[in-house]
Amino acid sequence: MSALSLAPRALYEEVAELLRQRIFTRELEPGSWIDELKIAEAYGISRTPLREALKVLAAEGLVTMKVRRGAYVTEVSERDLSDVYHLLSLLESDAAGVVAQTATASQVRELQTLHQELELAAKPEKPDTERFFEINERFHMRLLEIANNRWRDQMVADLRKVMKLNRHNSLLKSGRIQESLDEHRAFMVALTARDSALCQQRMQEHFTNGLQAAN
Amino acid sequence: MSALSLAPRALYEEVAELLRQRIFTRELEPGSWIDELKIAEAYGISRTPLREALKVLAAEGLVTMKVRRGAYVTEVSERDLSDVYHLLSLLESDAAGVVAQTATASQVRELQTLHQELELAAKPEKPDTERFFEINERFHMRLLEIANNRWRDQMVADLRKVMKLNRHNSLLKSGRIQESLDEHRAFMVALTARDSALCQQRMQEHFTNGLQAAN
DNA sequence: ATTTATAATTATTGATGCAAAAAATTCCTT
DNA sequence: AAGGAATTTTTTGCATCAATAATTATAAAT
Repeated sequence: MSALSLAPRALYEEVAELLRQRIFTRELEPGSWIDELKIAEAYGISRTPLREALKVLAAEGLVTMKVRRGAYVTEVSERDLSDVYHLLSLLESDAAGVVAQTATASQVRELQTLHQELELAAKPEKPDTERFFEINERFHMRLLEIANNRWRDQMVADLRKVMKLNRHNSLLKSGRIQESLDEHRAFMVALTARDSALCQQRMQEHFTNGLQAAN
Repeated sequence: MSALSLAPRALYEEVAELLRQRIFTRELEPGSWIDELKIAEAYGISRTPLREALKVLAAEGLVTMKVRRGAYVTEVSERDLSDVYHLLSLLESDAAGVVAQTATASQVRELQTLHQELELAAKPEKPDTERFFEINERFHMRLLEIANNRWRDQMVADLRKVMKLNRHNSLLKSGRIQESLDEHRAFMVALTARDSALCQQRMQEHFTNGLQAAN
């Protein structure tokens, strides 16, 4: 993500991040019990920072605490997944609308540049799927940053973490690159025209199509 | 809140709730440092469950943890407040739209009953402001329940807690009861007609008006 | 007199230990 | 042999203790 952080994180934060990774890689399976003693021993730490890390993950929705029964990796049903996706769509579409209204000219240019890179990575003669995914991610991140609402950013980040609990987690299927690019183009047209409602609608469609492709 | 809970909560949960109350009553002021030692002593508990409670509150956004400097009550700027309100509006409006599409007939009747009580409490000859506030709260809660998305419920709950950090926190001003009631009526018309887009729009207006009244 | 460095005090962070509660296993009774 | 009760084991939850980092105050030097 970013370069070296000058602010050293607390141990419980480090542990939380390690656990997140193990959860996302399904090394810790959804529904399974998290053995505090075993993990503390494996990481060579005490249970105190580990328990604090688990509280953080519980707030993010990645683990579920049961009274007197410890922590379990959250199981997400198809229903949960659809609910979370609905909210992601809602939040990012709204962000798109906000950006159309409030972005500076240079911010719009930034998004246009990213879109150009997207076009390049998706060239039919030599498509670079890996790169397309990466730029696409950057585009959505940058859009949220420009929308400039830290509370929304936090919520989107948490919701994305929950999405990652699922095996079929990618918001973008590799078979859908051309369609996705088309939708991006349509969005950029609306953004260049500074049409907020249309931006919102186009982003909404982009998400809706993504969901249908996931089935 | 509720009567005795059959599921005994862990101490850190109890402490988190106590701290929430002290924060909402501004006994703990925004920006102020939270003295772990003092509070642990005052509550007659050790610092371990207290620190776990603080992690929970940090995840809710009520307190901010600074590395090696402990916990501070979150300061919300006017900007934050407006951002959070924007999201609450977005989420509840969307919920309203969902309800119009998915609610059962009996659920719609439930909301109609609540609305009738709202009309009663707002009778111009003898308005019961206290009761109006209470029913209004119940109405919005029930709407969210019917929309039936636990992830949204969690987000709305957290956002409302952040709103309560502010002095002028009420989402409903006492001078706006008649206007509020009118907006509720308009919403009920749209709901009865099962017009999802209109429901969404009406709820959005309801919130927008509420924000303008807050200035 | 002002600034810098060092020391001391204060507070957070992490580890260890203990008690209570729940789960599992074993033993006894029918 | 099967079911239930009691005991044992496992694990959470809370408290106490130790160590690390930061801030403040004091003293010395320029």
